[in-house]
Amino acid sequence: MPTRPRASPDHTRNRLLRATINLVSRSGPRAASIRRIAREAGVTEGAVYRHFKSKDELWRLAHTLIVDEMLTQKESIVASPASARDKLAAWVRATFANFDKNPEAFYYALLADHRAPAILGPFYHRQGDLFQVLIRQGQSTGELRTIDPTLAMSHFSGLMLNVARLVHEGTLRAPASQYADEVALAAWLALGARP
Amino acid sequence: MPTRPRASPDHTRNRLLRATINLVSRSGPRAASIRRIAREAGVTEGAVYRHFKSKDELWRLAHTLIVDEMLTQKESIVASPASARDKLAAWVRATFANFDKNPEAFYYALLADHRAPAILGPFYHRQGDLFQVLIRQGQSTGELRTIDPTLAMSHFSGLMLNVARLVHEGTLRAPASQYADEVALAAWLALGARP
Amino acid sequence: MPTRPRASPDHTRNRLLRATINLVSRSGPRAASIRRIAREAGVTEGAVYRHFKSKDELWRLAHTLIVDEMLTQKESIVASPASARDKLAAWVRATFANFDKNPEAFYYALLADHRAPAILGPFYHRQGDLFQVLIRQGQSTGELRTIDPTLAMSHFSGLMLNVARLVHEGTLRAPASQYADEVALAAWLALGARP
Amino acid sequence: MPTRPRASPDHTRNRLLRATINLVSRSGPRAASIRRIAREAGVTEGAVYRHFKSKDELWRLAHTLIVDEMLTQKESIVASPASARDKLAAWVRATFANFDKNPEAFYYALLADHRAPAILGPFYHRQGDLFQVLIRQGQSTGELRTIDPTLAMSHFSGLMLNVARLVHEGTLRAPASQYADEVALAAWLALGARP
DNA sequence: TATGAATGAGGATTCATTCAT
DNA sequence: GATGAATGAATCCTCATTCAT
Repeated sequence: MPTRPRASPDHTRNRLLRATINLVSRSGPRAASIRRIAREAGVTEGAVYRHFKSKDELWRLAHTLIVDEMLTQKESIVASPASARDKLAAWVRATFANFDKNPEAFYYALLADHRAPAILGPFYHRQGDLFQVLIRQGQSTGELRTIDPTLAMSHFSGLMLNVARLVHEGTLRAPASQYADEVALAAWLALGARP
Repeated sequence: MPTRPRASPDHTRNRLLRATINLVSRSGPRAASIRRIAREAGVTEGAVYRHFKSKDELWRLAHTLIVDEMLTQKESIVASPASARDKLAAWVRATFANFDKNPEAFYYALLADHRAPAILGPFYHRQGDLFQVLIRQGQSTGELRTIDPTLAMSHFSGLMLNVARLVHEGTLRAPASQYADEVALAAWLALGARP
Repeated sequence: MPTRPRASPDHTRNRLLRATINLVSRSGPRAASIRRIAREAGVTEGAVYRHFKSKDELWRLAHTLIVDEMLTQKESIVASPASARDKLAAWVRATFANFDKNPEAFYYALLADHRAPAILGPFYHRQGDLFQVLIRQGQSTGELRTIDPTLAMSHFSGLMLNVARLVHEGTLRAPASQYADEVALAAWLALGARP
Repeated sequence: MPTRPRASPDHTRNRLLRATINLVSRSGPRAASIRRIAREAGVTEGAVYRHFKSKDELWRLAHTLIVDEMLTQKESIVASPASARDKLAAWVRATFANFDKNPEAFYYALLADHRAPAILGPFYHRQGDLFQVLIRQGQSTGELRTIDPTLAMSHFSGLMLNVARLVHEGTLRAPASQYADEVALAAWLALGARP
């Protein structure tokens, strides 16, 4: 009852991360047991623990993986010299492009209910913080109306994530990008300073 | 010595429904096992199956219970002769009042990920349909801007539910009602026709 | 995949306790897995947890069960008006009688290495405390020599338990009771006051 | 990049033996998995099997290692021209010195329950046999009382090992050597011929 | 009606061992 | 010689559901 080196070094590792993301996204967190994750990745359960200390760590790393990439894009948007309105629009477009490129990963990172394995919101809050920077920029230049930045963040992410959720569950047709302009407009209307 | 008539007719039934809602909301779906639900309701496991065919049915009926009540309020708002802006505001106030009255139930019905026992849809869509009536009313009187009603519904529920979510998870302070005016304003800005 | 009420109320419970004791005694703690214990008791693994919260609790209760009975005997010996020498002899006889009546239980309670499930020494120490009472009695009447009571306890239990151990492992022939007089003599020689 | 000659010839081998002894003694047999043993020795799991055929062999050899050393000392005691009483005392002193020098090894070799990887016997009996020689010597010179040599061995090792056990578990304070005189006295009283 | 013991499948995790590199 | 990924069985424990009492 031994072995079988199957592939390249972190090939297995990546397959496990992907399998986790796909299963959670497709069938919900309950369905993403170690057994199923391993099966989907083409390894045995025991092998999972060669690469990850625990199920929680596996989930957490899957989350971090996705999220780090997304944040980099957002950071460059916030740092750019564009107007607040253009930044909001760029943020929405980047978000929906992400969704369309890999709806599973997006769902996993931003929409799934992660209370069970307690991944919490390392990203959620990092993204929230970053968005608040954008809000304050816009407020200081008079482009955005006066509003509690946390609420502004809630409005903005509510508008975006709800569209993503409805696309994911099939109520809205994919791709999400087709709604980017409309969502950007709604965000601008909701947050922009009135003339 | 088995048997022991415990209380009034569907008293037990109601306790089970409430216990389900509370457990799911407080500790997540994983924690809401039959054993724990029964314990919280002060009943034995076997008794659950006297009142509900299965765990799925129990969850489904808990969901319906909450949702029916919420919908009745909304129906009377839509049917009223008020302006579209006032109807939006009334809807937001009613929603947040519901949340504050019983955050557990609200979370259970609208925010929890119910894919495991496959509930969702029913209400979400019933409420969605109802809201679209409101949108079409406003659009036909020229009060609301031209926009796909499904997207309008997404915007509106995204703005409301995201605040509720942040209150539930502790990022925003309770009660949710304190944010009703701001959310109503944002919704009006996002959906109202421009002058 | 349901049920099968098998027997009387705590019939199963007792079978599980006995199975635990027997397996530990016969094959060592490693061999006494929940699976094997359940199999030996004629139930499924899950059923164990209807009666015991955990493996540790099962082990602990098995331990307590055996030990409580033994202690009662010892208490009456210590309380009796006999001479110290006679009390020592009675203690040895009672101990070996216990061993012979149920070597498995005796081994389980007093000889097995319980560090794994951390049952520790509730009894060990209670028995030790009790024996120290006996020692002090004998010292105060001048029957026993002056010696640290903890060491005296060590000597006494070392003499008794080692014989039990050797009988259990087959180096000495059963029954242990045949060695009671010799062990009592050795204990008296080791602990009695010199003339 | 595999391979990497790590150190001197049986350096690794010794480190593995020591790691086994330490882990078993410190944290019990359950904690001494191949993974942990290898880690503690600074080697990988696979390497263990380059030096030992199996875990059982590793344990067995660790046992033998300790025991051989101890026996040599005892042999010279038995062969010496001293009185029986002095030999008993020397034996006790040597035993406790061993314990104090390396309680882990002592525990591993003499107190741990080794039924799992089935070691025991070898030394226990070799030491037992040797002690019986001492007993018979003493009986033939009339220094020791008439008693079944196996029982005498039981008494003697019971007195010594129980003290070691209590020191190891913390009931008696270390070092064990401080109790050597008392234990030697008790052994002499229990086994010596009466005047 | 209500009880709770029993089931069997499944949950996450650890283990000793092998073998391609 | 050494590495560490992979295996498959075993670990303890929880779950939804049933049914004799």
